[in-house]
Order: sequence, then structure tokens, then C-alpha cells
Amino acid sequence: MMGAMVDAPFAPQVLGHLLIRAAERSREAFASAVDSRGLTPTQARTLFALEQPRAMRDLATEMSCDASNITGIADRLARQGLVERVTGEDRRVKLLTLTAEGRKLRRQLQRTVTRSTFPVDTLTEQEQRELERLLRKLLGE
Amino acid sequence: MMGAMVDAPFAPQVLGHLLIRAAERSREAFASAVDSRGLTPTQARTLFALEQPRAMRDLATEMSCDASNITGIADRLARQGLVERVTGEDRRVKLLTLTAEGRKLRRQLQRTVTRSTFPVDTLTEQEQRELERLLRKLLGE
DNA sequence: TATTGTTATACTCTATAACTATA
DNA sequence: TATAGTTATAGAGTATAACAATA
Repeated sequence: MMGAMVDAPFAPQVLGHLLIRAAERSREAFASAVDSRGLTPTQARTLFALEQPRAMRDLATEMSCDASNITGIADRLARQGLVERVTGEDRRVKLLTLTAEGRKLRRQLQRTVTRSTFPVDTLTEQEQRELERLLRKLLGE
Repeated sequence: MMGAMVDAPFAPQVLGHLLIRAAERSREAFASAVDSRGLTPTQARTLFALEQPRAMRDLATEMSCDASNITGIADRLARQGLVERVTGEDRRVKLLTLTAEGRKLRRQLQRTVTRSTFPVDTLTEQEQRELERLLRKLLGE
């Protein structure tokens, strides 16, 4: 992707490049894994965001998209029997809630995705621990 | 993206979870960075794939999408003056080729994207080298 | 006949703006 | 008035199938 990079003695760009390639690989693996369960990436991300029932507005914030999009996403998930709209105490609010089937599929997806996204087994246990530490630091934890 | 994705604290899953979150962050940073130059993520990926002129069919393979999609993507990039179709020796083939403006924007994007995707400065130089080594191993290099 | 790129069609995701029903 | 969700609209990305030009 960034073949023409400056050769610096030590190049942070190279690391950025590697992270981008790792991200690209995970993107494809994620799409492929959820597709095998009949979901689009957005639908799968929505299922993952619904561990607890959630107001649609709140969900839009979580998913970094406009609130109007949630209507259609919820419609398509509801059509598949995976979510329901539950009216809240404030009757303007609708809490998007996983059905029993939705919860089951969510659990299956967790396993499928974490297993298929990266071949973590190629690293020794110690390397896995070190990678975990570095990623946490990078993500600001 | 998947804050609630892995609730079981098995080490490999935690690592997978962290990689997916790092990937998600890079996805958003990438989208935001290329948007500031007026491109969609797909359009930017296409520009990056065009360091050399490339047959549209070949490009479809590289981008992991159906060949029919390239027509529209190429149309939109051509409308912005970034690419041209150059007929090949085999006159069925069209080589998608960056214009001077396309090459210039591609160089600018390389800099913008690698700078904005990850705050690698939060790691020490030694940590950056170690992360680089681990990612290379993970990616199978 | 086989391959390259295109077109037609349909679905999903996305944003903006206007609308409704509640508060 | 303000907020939550919806609808209308438009553009982009994606896949499948059928097509024209070329090999």
C-alpha cells in the first residue's frame, strides 16, 4: 500500500504500514467470517454492540453513524428475527434488544470471528503477551 | 468497535479482541484521513493499488471485489481527474493509469494516512521495533 | 469459444433534511 | 422548544447476470 516510503534509519511509517496491513487483513477476515453466518459486517457489529438493550440513538453514537441509519439496520436485523424494538419508559425511546436467536448467533459469531481473524497461534505465548501489552499501550489503556 | 465482543478472558481471544479494536481504530482513522482529501476509502485504496498501471480485471482481483465494480469506481476517479483508461496491446484490456494529479494526490495520501492512523509515538523506539517484529511474524513475513 | 470490460438490476450502508410523536 | 425515531432522497460499494468487442 505504501511502497514508496522514505528510508529512514528507523521508520515509524513502516510500523504504520504494518498496522494498516494487519487491519486490512482483519477487515477481510471479519467480513468473510460473518458472511458465512449470513450477516453483513455492519449487522455483525450491531449484534456485538447489543450485549445489553440499547436506545437506537445511543447505538448510532456507538457505531459512529447518523441516527437515521439505525432504522434500516434494525429493520433488516428484525426481519431475520435477531432483534426487537422495546419501547422505553420515555415513550420516544426504543430499546433495540436481541432475541433469543440473536443472542445465540452473537455467541457463535464471537467464537467464529476471534478464531478466524488472526492466526495468533503463530506467536509463542510470551510473544502473545507482549503483543497484547503493546497494543493496550497503543490504544491508550 | 467491539467493546463487548469478547467477554470470556481467554488469552488468545483477548489478543484477537485487541487486534480487532486496533484494526477498527485504523479503519476510522483511514476513512477520516482520506475523507479530508475528498476520497472514499475504496477510492483511496484504489489509488494505492495503482502505483503501476493495471488492467481493470487485475485490479478487481487485488481489491477482492467483482470485476463489474471497477467500472463505477474508475468512472468516479476519472470524473475527479485522478485516473485514465489506457487501452492495452490486447485491445480488450484497459489499463487504469494515474494522471499527474492522481500521482500527486497518492503521494499526499501516503503521508497523511501513515501519520494519522496510529499514534505510534506513544511507544518507545524499542517497543516500536518489537511491535514491528511481532506484526511481521503474525502477517507471515 | 473464452476473456475483458460494460450495463442492468438489486441490496446494503451512508449522510442530509424534513417529518411524527413524545417530552 | 427539544429530543427520539422515522421517512425521503441521493450517492457509493457490492454481487449476479447478460451483453458487446476482441482474442
